[in-house]
Amino acid sequence: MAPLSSGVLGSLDSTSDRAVFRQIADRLREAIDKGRFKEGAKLPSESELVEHFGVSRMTVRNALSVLQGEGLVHSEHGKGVFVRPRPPVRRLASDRFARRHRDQGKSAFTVEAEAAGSRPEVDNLQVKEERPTRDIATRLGEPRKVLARRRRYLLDGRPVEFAASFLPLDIARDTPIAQPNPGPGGIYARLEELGHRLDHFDEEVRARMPTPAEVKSLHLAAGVPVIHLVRTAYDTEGRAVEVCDTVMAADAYVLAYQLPAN
Amino acid sequence: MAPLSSGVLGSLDSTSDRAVFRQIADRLREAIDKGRFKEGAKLPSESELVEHFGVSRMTVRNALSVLQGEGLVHSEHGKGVFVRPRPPVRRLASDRFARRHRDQGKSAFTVEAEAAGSRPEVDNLQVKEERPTRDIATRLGEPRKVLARRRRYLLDGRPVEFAASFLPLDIARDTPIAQPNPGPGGIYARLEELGHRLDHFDEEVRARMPTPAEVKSLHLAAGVPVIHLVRTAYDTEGRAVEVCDTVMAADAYVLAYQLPAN
DNA sequence: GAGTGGTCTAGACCACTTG
DNA sequence: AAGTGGTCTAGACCACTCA
Repeated sequence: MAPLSSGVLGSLDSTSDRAVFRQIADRLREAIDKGRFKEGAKLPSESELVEHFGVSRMTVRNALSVLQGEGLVHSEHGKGVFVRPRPPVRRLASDRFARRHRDQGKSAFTVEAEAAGSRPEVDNLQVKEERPTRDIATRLGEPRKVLARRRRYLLDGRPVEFAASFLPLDIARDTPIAQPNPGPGGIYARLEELGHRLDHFDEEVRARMPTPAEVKSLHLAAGVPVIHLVRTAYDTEGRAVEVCDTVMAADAYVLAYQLPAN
Repeated sequence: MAPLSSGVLGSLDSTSDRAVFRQIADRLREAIDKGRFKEGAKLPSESELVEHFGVSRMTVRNALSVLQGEGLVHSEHGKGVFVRPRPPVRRLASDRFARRHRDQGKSAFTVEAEAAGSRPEVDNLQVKEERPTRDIATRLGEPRKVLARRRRYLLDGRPVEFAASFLPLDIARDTPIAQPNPGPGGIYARLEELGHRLDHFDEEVRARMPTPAEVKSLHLAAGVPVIHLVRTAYDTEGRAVEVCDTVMAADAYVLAYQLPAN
């Protein structure tokens, strides 16, 4: 166990009434912010911190868990605690579903990802008929049953998003939309061929901490929230023809919208 | 210390290799999800859980901290641990800055909040000239100095958002925009009067865990992320005339966008 | 004053990673 | 084998809340 070079981390203020583990978290956070520990770098081990600050191990662990909760560091069993590198961010443009993007053979996700130099994958594709949840039913105008299309998206092997599309069954039954691969331009192209010319989309954006199931499915590190996006597609008759419910790893996305001033 | 009625919480599976504190967190989460503890209800005390599960107090606290990290519960010193009530959500419509909303005397925030039956406040209003950060400078076309307008917004006494607007100094200096109260319609109305007719806005949306400063300023509970929104306003000449950097308590907001299909 | 959560100690054993 | 983080125990004292 190498001794910790003094000065990199300050010492504690015993007169302060700030809890010791918070002071330790503060020192480490400052050191990270000031670049004394760079992205991906290993923090001093728990034993080193115990010795340096003269506290018990639980106090050190408590401090480290604060930083984990902030998404600043992550731990690897048997290796150490590391400054979390910021992963490359995928930008979702608000015009990604515009009609002019729908003539290609590939999905929006695939095209965008390849343009950004990433390797896209789609996973766990599942298509089935089911009874809608209360929320989905309300958004779709109370259909008795819906067609559900679920899938997970990965970039360079990392799962980043999963999405579930719901369409009223009277629209989607026995159409290419009910096939695993709906064909070029995706389900929006098929909807238009079926006479549902799309007029506009509503998107609702929320952020929250993930459920345990989402942590597992998206391999989320501690301190990473999710963006929850619900998009409803309307045809020119004003009918809601699809709802897409998407959960994204927040550290992998930035959403970009362009709004007219008028 | 009243005994814990059995059945509300299951018991542990000693054959499982899942950590005990995770199993306890799972039992509590299930009980909350199934409505056995409703919003605002108090969970069993730590001592009760210690007795019920036959583990040490640290193990129980570890389990509770998992649920706090998920934003499911919050603790109050001396009182107990409670199921987090979901606060009323403020909906931000994407047309909130459309020109037709700018003829009123009140700010968008005030009008919206009052319409929703909430009591709006603006706080910590601060206007000053400063050197832009790298990011702001890039977005605004590299002005040497900017006018910065910072403020915090509260709903029914709860801080929910703070925002900083930056404008190139050559546009804003010695105009009503440099006044604490820029007058009816806000700074966008003033910009148009100054000949900068607004064309469109770009918005970038991210979500992340808050910094300690944000936790303090927004009184954020554990397990509540922030939504970070950066809006750039462009005039009809294509010039960026304002950047607004906003940080919102994610449990208080849902952003709503309407996108044309074409 | 009794009950609650907040902080901290000083150990222990385990699982994982690396040389 | 040595070092790391993961889990858990059995205590202790404190600060806060409520009756």
